[in-house]
Amino acid sequence: MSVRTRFAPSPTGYLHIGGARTALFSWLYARKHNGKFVLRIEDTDAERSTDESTRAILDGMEWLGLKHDEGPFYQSKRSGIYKAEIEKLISGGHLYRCYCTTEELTARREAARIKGLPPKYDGRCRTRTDAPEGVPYALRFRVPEGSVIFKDIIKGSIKIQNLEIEDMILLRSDETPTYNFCVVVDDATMNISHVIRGDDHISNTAKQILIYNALGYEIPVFAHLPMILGADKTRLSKRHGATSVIAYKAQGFLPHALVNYLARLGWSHGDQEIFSIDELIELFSFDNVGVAAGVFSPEKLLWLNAHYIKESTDSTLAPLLLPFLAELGVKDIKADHRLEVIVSTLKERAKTLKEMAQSALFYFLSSVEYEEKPEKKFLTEEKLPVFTYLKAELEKLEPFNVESIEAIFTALMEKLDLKLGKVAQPVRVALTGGTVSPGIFETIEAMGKEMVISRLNAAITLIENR
RNA sequence: GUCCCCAUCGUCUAGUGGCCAAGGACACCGCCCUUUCACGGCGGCGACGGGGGUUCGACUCCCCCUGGGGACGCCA
Repeated sequence: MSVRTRFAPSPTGYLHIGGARTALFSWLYARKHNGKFVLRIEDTDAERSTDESTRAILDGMEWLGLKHDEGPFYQSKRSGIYKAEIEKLISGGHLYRCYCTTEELTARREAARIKGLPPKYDGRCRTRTDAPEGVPYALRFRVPEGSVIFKDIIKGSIKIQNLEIEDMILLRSDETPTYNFCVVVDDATMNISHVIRGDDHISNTAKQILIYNALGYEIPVFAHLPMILGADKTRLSKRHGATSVIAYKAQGFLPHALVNYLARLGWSHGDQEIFSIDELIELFSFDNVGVAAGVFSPEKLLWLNAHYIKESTDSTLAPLLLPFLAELGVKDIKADHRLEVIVSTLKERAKTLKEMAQSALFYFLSSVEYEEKPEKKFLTEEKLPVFTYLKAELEKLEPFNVESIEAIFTALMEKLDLKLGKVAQPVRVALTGGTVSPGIFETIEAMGKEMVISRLNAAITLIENR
């Protein structure tokens, strides 16, 4: 049997972390077994589904590199198929008309809950034989006696008594089909071999198996992934910070970092932490997927992101940094030949691209903005000789690189009998405005002769006019 | 409330009855490197929820308790 997996989000919001991991595992499994990965948009709820959400989900998937082989299929465009299957169920005697209104149902459910009774449908229309004219009705599934037992490749065998399952509505009174029914019809007709989803769907799986049976479909393999929780161990939600995949992109994360993180949240391969995409495909197996829910750790994601930034080449990083610089007001610098060198000075110390842009800002400002304390401490009259010497020497320096710059400093230190620490820090302040930057020689090289000279001049002028 | 799932360091996890006085990673704390900040290196802190079994032997198997999570819609 060929492997066919699917990711079936409902377009009622962005692609979130949990959905992304489900998509990732489904994608990995399909890739690993040379199967197909199908994307299906579950938009049967016309009220809540939006095109923007669909777009956002597609964008998120693309950014993560999770390409689908088939689709996207839209449930809203498959009503003909659902209709035919509903007819089959009707003739098989599996459905009955329910004339209860939403209001009545909600009220009864509440009442049951208060009394401590199971808040499920009481089945009052089950045996109804009349057919009132002009009264809207929904079609409910007649749950048979017995129990559902299914094997989950992650959790093992799961058994649920049919008594626990209510007669669910498959066709609304407006004649649109509902989720549990559509999923079954779609997974069956799309020949999905492995249904991979969050374990919050386990109770749905029992309902769906009943429908599979009623329709005579073959039952697929189920894999219910454990939930992803927030730091407080409750289901991950907005309260826990960013949950949208695209928000991570906006914060300067690399897709590979997020993929690697998500893969290791719930799955493992011995002690290995770093995985290339190809390794993930090669090594992925449900045998190594954990059964317990896991807490999402932004710190570890950050660590992985820093790792992948360090691993990236300057030329791949440079263009990725542009939008983050633009956000800080630095625009039209595509042609700045210094960009890659600048990236090389920063990538050892940035955890995100956003942070890197922030640290790179001083390279692009037309004039330095000194921080108050460093300015007072380091831009002093006593340091004037250092600045004037460097200005004179660097101005005529050729080639202008780390080695030649270091040589100038060595000579300066000898001449003035100063240690590097006494020289580097004042220069750093003069050039960057602050006390934190990459190595001073690297910084000077990356900044470029022109800007270095003008900033030394600015410092000299400032001191002399004080 | 009912049903389902789950339970190793703060967190992600390795561990599939003896290899475990429980290993790795993130975080945290030291030290080293060092022109600042980082990176890096070295070291430290730190866990099998409790109780019963089974067994020559349980982190590993079974049961109970406790604790957590999830599901109970004409949402998906």
